[in-house]
Amino acid sequence: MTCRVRFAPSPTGYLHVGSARTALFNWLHARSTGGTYVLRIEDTDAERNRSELTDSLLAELEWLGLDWDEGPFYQSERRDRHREVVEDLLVRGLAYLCDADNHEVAGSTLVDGLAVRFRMPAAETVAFEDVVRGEVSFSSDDLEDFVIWRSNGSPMFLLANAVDDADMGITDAIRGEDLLSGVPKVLLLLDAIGSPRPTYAHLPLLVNERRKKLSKRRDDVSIGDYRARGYLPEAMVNYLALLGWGPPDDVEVRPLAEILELFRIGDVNKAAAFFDLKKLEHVNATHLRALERGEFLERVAPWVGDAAPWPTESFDPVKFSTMAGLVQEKLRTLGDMPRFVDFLFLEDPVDDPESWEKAMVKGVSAAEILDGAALAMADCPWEPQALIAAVSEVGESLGLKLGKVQAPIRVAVTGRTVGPPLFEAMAECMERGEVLRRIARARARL
RNA sequence: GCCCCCAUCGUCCAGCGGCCUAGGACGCCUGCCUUUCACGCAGGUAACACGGGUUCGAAUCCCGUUGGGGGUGCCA
Repeated sequence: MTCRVRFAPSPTGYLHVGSARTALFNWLHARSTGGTYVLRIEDTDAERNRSELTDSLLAELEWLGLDWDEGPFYQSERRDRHREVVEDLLVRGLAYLCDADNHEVAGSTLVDGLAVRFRMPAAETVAFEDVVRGEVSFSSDDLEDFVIWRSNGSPMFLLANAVDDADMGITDAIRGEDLLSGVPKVLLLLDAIGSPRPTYAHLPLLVNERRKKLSKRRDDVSIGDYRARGYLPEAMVNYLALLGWGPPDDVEVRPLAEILELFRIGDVNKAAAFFDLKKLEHVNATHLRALERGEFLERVAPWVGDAAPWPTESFDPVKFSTMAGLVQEKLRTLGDMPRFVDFLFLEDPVDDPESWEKAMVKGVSAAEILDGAALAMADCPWEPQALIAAVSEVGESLGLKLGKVQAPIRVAVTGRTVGPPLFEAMAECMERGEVLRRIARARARL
């Protein structure tokens, strides 16, 4: 039998990294087993029933490449069906009306202003086999009668969730562990309406450095923010797959298509996983480096366009693409690009105090180096090897190796100690006059 | 409080009773390469929470302790 899974987010206006991981695992499970992946928006709460809140959610899922087969279905549009189930439960005495003080009110039909609670059976053990956790069981005695229908005439999450899973023929419910303790209630509900129970798989939570569930207040949880900072969707999805799961061959950085081949929902871990930005950066940098030149240029384009820290009109795409090849392997995110090339498009290089301190103040013989370089570079051929030779000569006369001599020149020309290969950048993308002007400018500031 | 879940290097993942003197990755440190940074290469650092069992044999199974987390709404 082929499976049917669903990703059922509540619209919050953005896609949470934890939700993205859940969506990914559902997608992987469906795609690797030939199943069907359903998208359902759980917006039973009126507050969340606003289209702009779901638009970004869908856009981010698409960005990640997690396409769905059916939906999106909106829970808010299924209210009549939910009402029908609640009324049936009421008639059968499995649920009862209750007022704001939680007092039972007699009656077997819905009444405006009254909520409905599911009647918890006594002394019943509710057990199920979780695909990642094994057997989990609860006693109904520890559970309260819970609200399934609000006094304002809308269904509660647990009811809508159970009914929709049943109606949509969901066979595998894959979701976060924070929903684990709600399972017995859903199971009882499912039993009450005579629907088969789906198989559950509760994924370990994603936590922060303090081992707490990722929260939007303290942590960077929005997929959209990572996107804006220059993370690639393939890297994001790759890293997310590594939280709670690992490939059997230990090859961690790889395309989604390969992960799809190796993924087994039953291999997922039970323990919570720390969302490690350092590792995400590593995965991203690796994917970035693997991009072909043309592809890379297309992907960074947004970061060197209107949002870039230089006047749009001074941008030179030819210089940029020449330089891009030299810095592609140095980036961790696409967002790193501007600071590697800004010196080419700014009137004067940025003034990075730390770099200045390091190369001009603490560095040895900055003045002599700049003077010597200005002289040597004034008439040598304008090509990398000639520049290296000229500068090396200056260095020799001062007893310094190339690595040391280039530092003040780099800071004078680019503003920073970190950047693309200096001599290539100067020879291929800058005019002699401009380079000399910047060296003189820096010399004057010493 | 009550219920549920979890527990291998700082972090993520491997290990599913003997192949473990516990493996890989990120991070960190050292060296090499070197026009900075990065990449690459060669090394290094570092873990089975604790206590009882079961077994010829336990990181692997069971129980307890401790620690951590989640849930406990007319939110989802």
